Amino acid sequence: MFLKMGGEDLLPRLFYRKDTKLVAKKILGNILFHQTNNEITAGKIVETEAYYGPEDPASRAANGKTKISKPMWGTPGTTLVYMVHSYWLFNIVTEKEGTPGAVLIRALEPLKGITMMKNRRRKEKIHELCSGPGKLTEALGITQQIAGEAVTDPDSPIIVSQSSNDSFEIGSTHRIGVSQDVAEKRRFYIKGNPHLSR
DNA sequence: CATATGATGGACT
DNA sequence: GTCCATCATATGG
Repeated sequence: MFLKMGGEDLLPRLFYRKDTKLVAKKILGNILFHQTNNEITAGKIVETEAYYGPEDPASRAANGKTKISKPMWGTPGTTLVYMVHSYWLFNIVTEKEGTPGAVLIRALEPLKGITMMKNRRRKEKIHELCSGPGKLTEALGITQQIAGEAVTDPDSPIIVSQSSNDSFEIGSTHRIGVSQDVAEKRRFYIKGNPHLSR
């Protein structure tokens, strides 16, 4: 059983059971919590990317179900974690079951457990803690160990808590680091936030 | 501030 | 052997 992580106002499964691009935008400003043993770290989601199925050439699902992509067809609101270039990348599955989709979390604004994040990252500057998809998993201690967990379950070690949102503008660009992107812009971020990826 | 380059581990052909 | 949904460091302005 895990400690209460605060907030406890989780986004419901239905929130994720929608068009991936919509989820990628609407999840901005909400809070990702991760707990390991008794350490809790958390940050506000400030940057995301939307990935679809075989029709999306940049998606891990572009070539159908593989070891990495198969969970994209699974239950919305569950986690998808895999390694690229020796860093873990953290995604949340979207769309109804049987339809592939996932949102990649690309950057967080550090909120809780900042000392722990500094230790894990071996960096002192706040803006170097969670300003990239591989950095934030290192800062929060996210590994494949939590793959498949539901961020909608209060007993899960990884949850997304609804924020009492201040208003902000959403920017969009092409996705970062992909070789074959589509015309549509599928990266979304909170305009002006100082913790975006670089 | 910007751009360039090498290291990195695993999945896949 | 090739290809990454990346990052840290180095160099130049």
